[in-house]
Amino acid sequence: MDFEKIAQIQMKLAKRVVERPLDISTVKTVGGVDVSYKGGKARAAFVLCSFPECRFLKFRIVETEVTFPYVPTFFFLRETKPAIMAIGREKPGVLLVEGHGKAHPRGYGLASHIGLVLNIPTIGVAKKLLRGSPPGSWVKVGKAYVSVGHLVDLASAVEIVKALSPEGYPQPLKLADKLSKGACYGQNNSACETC
DNA sequence: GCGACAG
DNA sequence: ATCTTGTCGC
Repeated sequence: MDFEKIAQIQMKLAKRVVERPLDISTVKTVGGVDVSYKGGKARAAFVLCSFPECRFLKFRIVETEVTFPYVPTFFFLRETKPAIMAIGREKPGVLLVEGHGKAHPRGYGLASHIGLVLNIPTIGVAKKLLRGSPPGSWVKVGKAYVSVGHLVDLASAVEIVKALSPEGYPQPLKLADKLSKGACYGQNNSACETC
């Protein structure tokens, strides 16, 4: 795999990322996507919730063959496909992605890529900072490092994540994480009642 | 070669 | 992320 080449592509695509305010009052739904691994299989979970109430609306789980190893700063190569398959044709007002957006050495992480590919507002949310992230490209909200994915600006992203993090981490991602790891999601599962 | 950084 | 018990630290 030619990482040099891919790095150049990331830098090129980063220029296409649109950073602008997102009018929160127009956001009616928020999505969250996360991926877990088990025995060579990637299991992606997408959840859709109302905004700002954060009521659980629906979810989708998909399993795919792992096609790429985890390589820091090239994370999007590994999770883009399973994540997009789980999202399906859903068009949330804004999508939270488990991984960085502009808080990336080349300003182009998984969150930015998914936003660009689907042409929807995305926000990068991660638990750890990536070495080499541009100063000022992120803001810590609770335990999460928030950055611009696509079609939002940092202030809007922070406002949205704050509204969804009563426990230090955005609820939609907590739920997507549980579901991707195989949590029971039967009809009376409390985890699905609300985000 | 070592270091080590989203998940 | 995932493998996994108890243990050190704030």
